[in-house]
Amino acid sequence: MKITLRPQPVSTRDAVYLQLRDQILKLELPPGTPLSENETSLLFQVSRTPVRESFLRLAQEGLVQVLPQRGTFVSLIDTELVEEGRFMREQLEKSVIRLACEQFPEEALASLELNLLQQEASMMKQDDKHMFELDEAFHGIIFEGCRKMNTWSVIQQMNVHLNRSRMLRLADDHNWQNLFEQHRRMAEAIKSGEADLAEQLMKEHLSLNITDQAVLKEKYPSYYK
Amino acid sequence: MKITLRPQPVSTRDAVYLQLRDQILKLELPPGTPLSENETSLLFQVSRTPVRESFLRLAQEGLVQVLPQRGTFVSLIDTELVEEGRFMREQLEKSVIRLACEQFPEEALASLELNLLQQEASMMKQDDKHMFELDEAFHGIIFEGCRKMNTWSVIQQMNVHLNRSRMLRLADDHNWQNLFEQHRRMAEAIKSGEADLAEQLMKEHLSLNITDQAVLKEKYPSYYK
DNA sequence: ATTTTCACACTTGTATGGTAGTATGGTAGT
DNA sequence: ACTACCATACTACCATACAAGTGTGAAAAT
Repeated sequence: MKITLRPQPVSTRDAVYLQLRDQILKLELPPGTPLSENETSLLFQVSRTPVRESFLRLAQEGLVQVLPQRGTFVSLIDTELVEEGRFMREQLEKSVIRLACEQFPEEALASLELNLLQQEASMMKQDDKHMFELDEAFHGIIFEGCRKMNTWSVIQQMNVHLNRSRMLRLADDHNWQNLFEQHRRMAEAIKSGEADLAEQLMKEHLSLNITDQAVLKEKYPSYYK
Repeated sequence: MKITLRPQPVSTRDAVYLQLRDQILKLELPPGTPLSENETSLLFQVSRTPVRESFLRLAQEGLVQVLPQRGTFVSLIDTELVEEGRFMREQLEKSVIRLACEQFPEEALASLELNLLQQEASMMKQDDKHMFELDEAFHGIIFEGCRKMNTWSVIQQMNVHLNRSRMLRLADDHNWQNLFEQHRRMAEAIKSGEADLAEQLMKEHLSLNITDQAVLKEKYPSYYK
């Protein structure tokens, strides 16, 4: 008896959605850019339906704004949304790392340490892209160990706005060495169950991401609300 | 010069969405119920398009599950999702009420006190529905005073799952008197800036909402995942 | 009696035509 | 020169037709 796994064939709708989302996050479609169902459907060589449904999804996530009978536009960056996204992430990650200090599965701890080794390797190779993924994964492992994967999903969802803002800075001012060191110390704190220390480390870690919104807003006024 | 405010005329899509959402949350459409685009469009006397778009939105919010070429079903209640929703709300509300203790606008404090008066009146009249709305509003005012409205939106979004679970209990075991008392004490703590006390009150207040999932799951096994 | 096959009645996914509302640029009237 | 008007070319919204995958039950084969 063979269980036939149904591999979700990426639908046209999802393909269009992912493509648009990617372009918006990379600022290839800058804030304010008008999008048109017709135009986009011609560009992707598909009908208007999947395009339209992609727009609706993007609108729900706040990445585009749909004005009935007027047009659809890439959303301007909302500073409040960015700051609150950071705020929520900080509060939730601080709470979760406290949980991790109280109870954390052995295999998750092993995953963390493996991840740290990979981070070191990627730093050597100056593989920024991979380093970024490992950073995300590190935090994800902590949530997974605390059985809070849905919380992690929510955080990632909220952070698309923050990420778009981050993209405005030239990407390479990431101080990976510093981030790695913080990761390492957080893992140790979890291992030894030092909740207060862990929370403090996480707080500092996440505040590194605070980009000076005011500066960016002045530099790219047309991108901001 | 008159600014012509454009009152978003409720689109067909939104009308269908709101109606379905309401029915799902009230368990008039119990978890597991099959929904059909065709059937629903006939029921609402509209075409498949707005119905389909409503389904997509509901799917994104986790209220329905769409299986391509097979069907669309009202989502089973996910215990993990419910518990994590409660967890996130607790963490965020605790942090925000701390903020409120440090800095809270005068007019927001006035709104809180007006709200408390209205709560008392509603309790007298045993107006449960209004009391529920005032409860929501009370928390909303705190977020508004801290300029964290987006955070509040996220919480409300996450809590649809918790609310569906809550709906399973007979609605009238709400101990409004107790809730009111907690609200009153929280408002006082904000006024006097007692952050630790406020946080503790909020924690207790929200833990009242912890329904014993296991019991409900046993009583309504077909509703749960 | 049991198994296999297959037509058919569903499902959602995609394409397309028509409708109503909106922005714009040219034109006629002042 | 300036304003009011209006044709026109957009827009998103909705309705409908077609395509493609899935499950079911009856009929045929074993």
